[in-house]
Amino acid sequence: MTTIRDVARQAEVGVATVSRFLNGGYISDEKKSRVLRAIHELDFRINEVARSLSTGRSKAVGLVIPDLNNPFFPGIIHGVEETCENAGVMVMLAHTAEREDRVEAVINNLIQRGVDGLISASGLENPSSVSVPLVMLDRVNGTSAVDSVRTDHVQGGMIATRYLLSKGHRDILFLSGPLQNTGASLRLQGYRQMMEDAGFRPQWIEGKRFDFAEGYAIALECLKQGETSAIFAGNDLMALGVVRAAMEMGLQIPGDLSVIGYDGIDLSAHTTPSLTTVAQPMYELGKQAATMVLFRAYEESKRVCERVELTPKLLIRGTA
Amino acid sequence: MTTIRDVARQAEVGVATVSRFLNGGYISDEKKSRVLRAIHELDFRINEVARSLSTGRSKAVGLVIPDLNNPFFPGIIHGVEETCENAGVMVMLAHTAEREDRVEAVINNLIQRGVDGLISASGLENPSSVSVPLVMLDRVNGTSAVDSVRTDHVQGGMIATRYLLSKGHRDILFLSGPLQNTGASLRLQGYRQMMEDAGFRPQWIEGKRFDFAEGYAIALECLKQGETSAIFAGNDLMALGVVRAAMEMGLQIPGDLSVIGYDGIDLSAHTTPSLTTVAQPMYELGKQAATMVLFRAYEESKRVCERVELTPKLLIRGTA
DNA sequence: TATGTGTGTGGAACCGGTTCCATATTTAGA
DNA sequence: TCTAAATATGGAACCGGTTCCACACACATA
Repeated sequence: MTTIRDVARQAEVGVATVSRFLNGGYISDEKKSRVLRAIHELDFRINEVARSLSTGRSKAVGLVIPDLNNPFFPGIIHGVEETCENAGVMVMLAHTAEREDRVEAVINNLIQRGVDGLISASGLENPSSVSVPLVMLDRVNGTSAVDSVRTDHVQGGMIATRYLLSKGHRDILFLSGPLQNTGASLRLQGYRQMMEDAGFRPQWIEGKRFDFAEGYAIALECLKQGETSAIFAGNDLMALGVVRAAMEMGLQIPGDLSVIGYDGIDLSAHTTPSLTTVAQPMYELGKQAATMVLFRAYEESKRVCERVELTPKLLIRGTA
Repeated sequence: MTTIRDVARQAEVGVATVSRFLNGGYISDEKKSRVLRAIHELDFRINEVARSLSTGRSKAVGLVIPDLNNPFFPGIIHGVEETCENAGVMVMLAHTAEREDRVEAVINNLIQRGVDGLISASGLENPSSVSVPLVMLDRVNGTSAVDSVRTDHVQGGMIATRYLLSKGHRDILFLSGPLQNTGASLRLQGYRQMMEDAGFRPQWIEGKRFDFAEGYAIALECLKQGETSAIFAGNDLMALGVVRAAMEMGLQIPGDLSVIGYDGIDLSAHTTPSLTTVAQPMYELGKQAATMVLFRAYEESKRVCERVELTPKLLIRGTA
């Protein structure tokens, strides 16, 4: 591996001059071209590890994702990456595979490897103990003062419920995801408030996971009783499970049963029938989170915690 | 930030002793416990950046993924991560968003940041110029001598075709993905060979992308002519597009048209009807690739290029 | 002529680890 | 009892960058 000392020797200048060439600073045109030539002749590539150690900055941020199987996340990742790429910052993607016990280890690992900031979509028990700028994405621990970006899930819950009510439904079941997930419990809150304001009885079941199988299993169970005319599912994957269960029971959608999902994943537009859903602005969520963490890491780390809430949007399609 | 020099001072030992405590080497029980105590008292965390610079190893490998929206990749990522985690190696995930021009930059970046090895599922124009151990995953550049892992796509193409033939189809259309993708062209090869051996005329259309919209658009187009009794799609997403198009045209599946996909993504089991497909062993692909790169990076980098091909498996479900 | 100020340059110290080497001290074997 | 090997320890050099500092020169100002 060639180092800046090799380059300095080849160009017959001091190492400080090479470093100034790389980073800016006083350097004459003559030496500039000698260094440039030496770099090409030796095929010099800067060692970012050494640079990080020396400067204490890595020009990299960590992005922690709980579950890559959930198509909700790629859109977010895309937003984070484009924003960081424009700022010349690398994204180190890590994923915790929904294992809560791994989150802390993964974050420590990223910090030990020198990231300048962190975005986490995985829940943390103690966010304030993290020693670099941190932005929580989607999953927000209600109590602690941490920068965060998420969709306004209360509003999202209300939008879905209002739409179903406007279609004349009154026996609306909310099939939530795990309620320890902040998003899920806020959607429940929006749903309850809307139902109560309208004078109907809210009714909900808590699913253990946010996936297809869970939606399918619970729907099979509770559609047997046959009181329900509409189901508001915790996310799109669960909604697809519900649709499948209903179809297998011979129910017409949306004739016998209306279904509405949440998230607005790409796939939901492509199923048959296509899924009516409340879409989160995924790319925007990622972009916002990245903008915030870059600001904290490189501009101003002043600790006045900021909470951003973006607005969800109803996508009217074929299931409600 | 506390350093090993702080720890050494606190424990009243030399820095070399602290380092030996961390990495193994001669150290007495007494000093061991003094160092351990000091580490806890000062909440010392090792700086991996400094360690990497000093040792020339980072205990990290890079994983380059072309497209996180394609559910084919999460299974692979999972296999890579579990294998690396067991070896105490971190995975740095980078994705190139299907932009060929970014691949080289992303890989250079990872190398400059000190990864000990690389797994790439994105195509490279010149794999042999990469200066760390490299394993190509799925996309294999036919000519150059590089370690690689992939599914036996010729066999995969034959399996799908043989199954459709066995069901009595003879007007089987192969709707391939982009043929510059090695996998796609190998599947075509398997398909052609099987059709010709059976004495039927192979017929194919090349899609520009491996996604739902492409499958949908092409199917709409060529189902109008109505010669085709079965379609073998380039991957599951395209197959779902085909199914959707056929349903919208009022065709019964599998009555009027049989469809078979490729990949075996989770989702394919959950659509209505569920998708008959040729499954790739995604977790195993990731596991194999990781095992190989770990071996090259930490055991034996001897350059006798190894090519592993895993066997695909037919999943008979509801569309054929 | 003396005194700045803006450019330009290179040596050496520093970032926080690892490891070589010199130097004990203990234990085993002849 | 003497020597060799195993065990234990700390100082200092090193990894490859950045940056402080000392120094040199040109030109402008008083």
